[in-house]
Amino acid sequence: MSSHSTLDPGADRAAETRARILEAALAEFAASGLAGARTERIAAAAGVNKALLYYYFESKEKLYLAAFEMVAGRVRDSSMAVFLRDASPGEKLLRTALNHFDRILTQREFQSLMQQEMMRIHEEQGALPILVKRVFEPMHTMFQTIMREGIASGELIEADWMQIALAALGANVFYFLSAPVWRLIMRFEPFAPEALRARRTALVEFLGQAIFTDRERGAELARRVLADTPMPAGEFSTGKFPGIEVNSE
Amino acid sequence: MSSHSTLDPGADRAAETRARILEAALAEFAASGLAGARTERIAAAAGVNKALLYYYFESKEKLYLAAFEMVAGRVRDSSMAVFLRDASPGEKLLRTALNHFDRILTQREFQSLMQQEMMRIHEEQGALPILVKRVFEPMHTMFQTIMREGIASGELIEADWMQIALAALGANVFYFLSAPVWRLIMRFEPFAPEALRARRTALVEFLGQAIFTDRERGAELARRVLADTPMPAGEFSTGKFPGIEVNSE
DNA sequence: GTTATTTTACTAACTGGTTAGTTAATTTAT
DNA sequence: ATAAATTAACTAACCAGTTAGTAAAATAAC
Repeated sequence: MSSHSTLDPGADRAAETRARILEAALAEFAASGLAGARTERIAAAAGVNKALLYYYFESKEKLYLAAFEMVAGRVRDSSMAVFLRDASPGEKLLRTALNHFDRILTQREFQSLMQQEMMRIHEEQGALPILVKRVFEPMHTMFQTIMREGIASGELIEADWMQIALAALGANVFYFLSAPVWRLIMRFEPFAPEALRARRTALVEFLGQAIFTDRERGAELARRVLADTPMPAGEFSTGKFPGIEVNSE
Repeated sequence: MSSHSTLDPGADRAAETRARILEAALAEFAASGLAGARTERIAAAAGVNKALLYYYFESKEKLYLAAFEMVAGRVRDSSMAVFLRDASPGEKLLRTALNHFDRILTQREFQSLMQQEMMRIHEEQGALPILVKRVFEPMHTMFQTIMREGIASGELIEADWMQIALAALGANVFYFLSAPVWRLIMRFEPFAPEALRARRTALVEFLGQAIFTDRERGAELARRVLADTPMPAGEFSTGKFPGIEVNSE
C-alpha cells in the first residue's frame, strides 16, 4: 500500500506519515464529528497503528484541532483572492457569493466541521476562537467594507449590510445543509451536476436582481460573472465525503 | 411545578411521567445530539431511574425519535396557520419568512435536532423520512404554490422560486447557525433582544425591497407586516437551551 | 368487604461491549 | 550504535442496555 516514491529522501518520510494521518483525520472528523470519530478508523485509513496518532498528536482533540486548522488555512487562502480583484463593490459581491458556493462544494470537510463546531459551543470552548481570528475576522472586515462602499455609492440597495450578507451566504449554506430534505421532497439529486449548475446560476442572477439599485445593470453583471467563472469539476454525487471508505463491518 | 388537577385519577400519573421523560430527552438530545446524549442525564432530569426510559421507550434511538416527532408536530401546527391567511402571495411570503424566524427562536430544540439529523444522513436512515412526510412535504407544497402565484401575477420578481426560498429561509437559519461566530467577530450578543429585533426588521425590509417588482409596494407591505406581528417574548440570551442545567461535574 | 392474585410503575445494581489512551518492545534510518 | 518511527498488546473508564426485584394500584375471589 505505502507508495513511497523511489527516491525517498528518508528524512521527511515522517512528515509524509504525519500528513497522511491529518488527511485521514480530516475525513473521519468531517464524516462523524469529534465524538463520533473513531481513532482506530483514522489509523486504519492512514495505514498506521493507532498509537502513532498519539505519538504525533497527543490526544484525539489535539488531532481534531490540527486537522481543522489545516483545512481552515486552505479555505482562507482560496477565499481571500476574490476580494483583491479590481472590480466594483457589486461585482465583488457577486463573485464572493459564487466563490462561497464553489468553496462549500469543493471543501466539504470544512463546512461539516464548522457546522459541528457551531453545535457544541456550550461545552468548553473548542476550535472556534482560533478559527475566527485566523479565518473569519479578516474575511468579515473585507466583506463589510465592500458592502458599505456599494451602498454608499448607490450601486447596491439601501439594506442592512448584514442582511445582504446573510441572504447571499445563507442561501448557499442552507442549500447544502438541507440537501437531504430537498432530495426527499422533490425526488431530485441536489448534488447532480445539473442541479448544482442551476443553483449557481440562480444564485448569481437572483442577487443581480435583488440587491442592485439598477436591476438591468445587476443582470448584466451577473451574466458576465457567470460567464467567466466555470463550475469546478469533480464528483459530488452521493453527498458522501470523497475519500471515506464505507467500512465493511 | 406539576399542576395536576386536584382530583388526580391516579391512572394517568404514568402519562405525566412519560411526558416528563420526553421533555427531558428533547432537551438533552437537542443539546448533545443522539450520540452525545447520556441516558443517565435524561433520567436524572426527568427525576426517574434510567431503566424507566427503557420501560416506556425501548431504546435510546426510539426515545430520540419519539421526542423528535413530538416537537415536529408542534412546529408544523404553529407554521401552517400562516399559509391560510387571506393575503396576496407577496404578503404571505413576508409573513412566512417572519414566522420562520420566530419559530427558530421559540422552538430551538427542533432546529438543533434538524441540524444534527442533516449531518448523520449517511448512517442508516434516521428520523428524516417521517419528518419530511409529516412536516416538510405539506409546507413545501404550500410555499411553492404561493411563490409561483406571486411570480405569475407579476407581484414578485422573476427569479427561480427556489432561490427566493433559499434566500429568505437560509438567512434565518444561517443567522442562528453562525451566531457563535458573529458573537466573536463583532462583540455583540446575537440573542440580545435589540439584536433580534434588528434582524427581524432587516429581514422583512430586505425582502420587501429585494423580491417585489414594485419596491415601493414591497416596502409598504413590509411595514404593515412588521407592525402587526410583534416579536415573541422570552429569554433567549445565552444561546443555551432553556431547561438544560449546567451539569456540575 | 376483606383477602388473594395479577398488573403496572418503578428502582438498584450489574454486564458486556466499546474506545481513548498507554506502555514496552521492535523495526528502520543513518 | 543510537535515535527516530512504528507496532502489538494492554488498561481504565465509560455507557447503553439488562436483570432481578419491590411498592402500590387494580382486579378477582369468596
